[in-house]
Amino acid sequence: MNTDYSKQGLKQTEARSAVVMILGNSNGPLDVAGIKEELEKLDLKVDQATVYRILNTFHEKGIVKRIEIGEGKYRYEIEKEHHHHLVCTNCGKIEDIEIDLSDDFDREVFKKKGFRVESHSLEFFGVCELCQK
Amino acid sequence: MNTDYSKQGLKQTEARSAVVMILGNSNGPLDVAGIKEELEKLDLKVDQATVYRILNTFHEKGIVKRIEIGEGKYRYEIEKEHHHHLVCTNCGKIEDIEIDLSDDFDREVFKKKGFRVESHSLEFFGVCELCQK
DNA sequence: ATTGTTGCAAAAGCTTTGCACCAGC
DNA sequence: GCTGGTGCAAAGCTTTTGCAACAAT
Repeated sequence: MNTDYSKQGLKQTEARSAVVMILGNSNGPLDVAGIKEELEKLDLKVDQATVYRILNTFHEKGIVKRIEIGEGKYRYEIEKEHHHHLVCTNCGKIEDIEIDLSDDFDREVFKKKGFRVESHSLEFFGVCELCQK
Repeated sequence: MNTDYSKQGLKQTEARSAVVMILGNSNGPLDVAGIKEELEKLDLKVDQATVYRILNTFHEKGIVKRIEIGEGKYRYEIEKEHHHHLVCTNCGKIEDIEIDLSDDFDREVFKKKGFRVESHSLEFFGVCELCQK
């Protein structure tokens, strides 16, 4: 769980380590309220402004990824191997899925529109396995 | 520009017709501020609460689609043939693109996770043709 | 006449900011 | 000691809500 802070010009603080750990142990992307809850479970009192600042800093440095799934707010997750999300419209669960959007798509986009793709986000909405029963 | 309101139990009002027309004539998804600007150009004074209520109603009825592209707010567009978006990280322009995410992806998701896909959203981020020059 | 729609004003939810103080390096 | 991080309180922005008046069917 050692994010090389110094390389990025960042200082290591209790709050930052905790946020990295919390996101690392979560099985889905967390919103700020969720992160604050976990911090409280660890008996860490961290101001909301600080949480937002930590997340913004981490986002700029590429340590966390910011995602939106139609809730009108952000969720955050550790930046890891690129993946996509399955959002259950029944229970709200968010699962990761690793499927490969091949480079063919980027090439197709470039060919059709002259647009140079640098990244993408892909979310699936539907019904998770449990909610189908 | 005739959305069959009555079938949906909706009443036809000036504000609603204007919103449909504005979104129909826009070349990219608009946020609420943008819609209000267009309404003002038409000399229509429509309260922001009303704009939000119109958009929410239209969204529920499947008349408009709500999208998020990492801005912390919603944008709206007329629900038409399914397509995706190219978001230029330099100038902010949002283009539509029609590429086909084949059903193979839905099948792959179901096979891997038992998740029944109903819809998806896919956005590409990168540099548009003009901004490359 | 009924029912849905709007305006107004207030509030709610998420996120940011200014500033003084404090901690990591 | 310097630089950057934090807490606190206030504000900013987007979106929602209650209620009374109004308009469409």
